[in-house]
Amino acid sequence: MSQDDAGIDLETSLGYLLKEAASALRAAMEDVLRPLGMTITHYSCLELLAQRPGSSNSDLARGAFVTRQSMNVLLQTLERDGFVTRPSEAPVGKVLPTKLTPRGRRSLEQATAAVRSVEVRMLSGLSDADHAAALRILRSMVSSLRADPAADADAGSAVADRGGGLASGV
Amino acid sequence: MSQDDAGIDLETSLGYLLKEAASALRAAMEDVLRPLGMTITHYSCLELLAQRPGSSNSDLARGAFVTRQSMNVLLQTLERDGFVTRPSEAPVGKVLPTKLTPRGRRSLEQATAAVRSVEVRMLSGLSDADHAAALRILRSMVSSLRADPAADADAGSAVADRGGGLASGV
DNA sequence: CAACCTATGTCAGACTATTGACATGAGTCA
DNA sequence: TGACTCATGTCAATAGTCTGACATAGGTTG
Repeated sequence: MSQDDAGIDLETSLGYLLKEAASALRAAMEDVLRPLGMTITHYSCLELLAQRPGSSNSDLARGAFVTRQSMNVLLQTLERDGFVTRPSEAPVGKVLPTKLTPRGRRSLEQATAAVRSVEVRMLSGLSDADHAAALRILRSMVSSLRADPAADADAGSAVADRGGGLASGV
Repeated sequence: MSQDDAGIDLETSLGYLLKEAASALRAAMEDVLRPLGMTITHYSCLELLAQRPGSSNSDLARGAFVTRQSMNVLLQTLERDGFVTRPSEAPVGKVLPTKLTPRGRRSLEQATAAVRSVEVRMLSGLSDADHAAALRILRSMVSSLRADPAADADAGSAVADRGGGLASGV
């Protein structure tokens, strides 16, 4: 009774710890990407394009966990600076398939190395079993969080933008 | 060779998955806090104050994983709207100890219930052992990420703001 | 076929958070 | 005591993201 309705114990809350870990990861990535003149979303966009050439703006937004509006302004900058190319006319529908330029690919190589070092450091204290458990547990959390929250309440229309990650493309 | 320098496999990257989980958690929390007219940082601030009355602006910033500048403007709003109080003069040093008002406490109660429902949903697919493992693994990741990144390179001065969480206060 | 619904790309405005900078108080150490 | 270092609170400017809105393409359904 005393603990249950007195708030959320931040010391043992998995939600708080998840936010803390994500914050630490973000800070570490920003530290290594800043010298390259790159933000995290910037890097995410390039990495996504390397693995999925021809992705649409909306695809990239979902994969980088930002709105398609944010990704759109980023893509305009990246195109202006010669890191990506987009056709001026949509070959089909409204989708403008985006591709990396050689310059974008070179830029990504450095960033990937930097980000990999961060990920290696993050995993340095974990066994292989821990790593596997973390993947399984986090996937379960993502799946549960995305499950219909409106089992009894409303909040139905709020999952419009920024929904997916890149899992749905398999 | 083909996988090692071809990028980071987003499907199995723990870093990407961590970001995905944090994004899903953030979206879920925003969905339940929006009807209460509250942002996540807003809620975090209140929750921290409930557990640590008299915290300083900088303490709250670390606990909510934002800069003390961001927390400062938020505190000004919260004080103006009557959710918290701060003395006009620092009793000692420059620290202005902040406290919840009754109104702030009432507001927090609703938010806590909403956030707790999100956390319950997030944990719904996990066993107790999974929960314990997640806590241990995430703490290890946080600790490793905060460890000195400059074992061979520079990047030393970048960990100034937004460093801590609330772990250091024990 | 026509109406509907969903998804996409894009523009504009507002907001939140960040970086940078400054002055001040406290603790440390020679 | 005086110099140094560190942390805090705060102001200003910038950057990144979000919400809101609109037109359009494609698929679905009556």
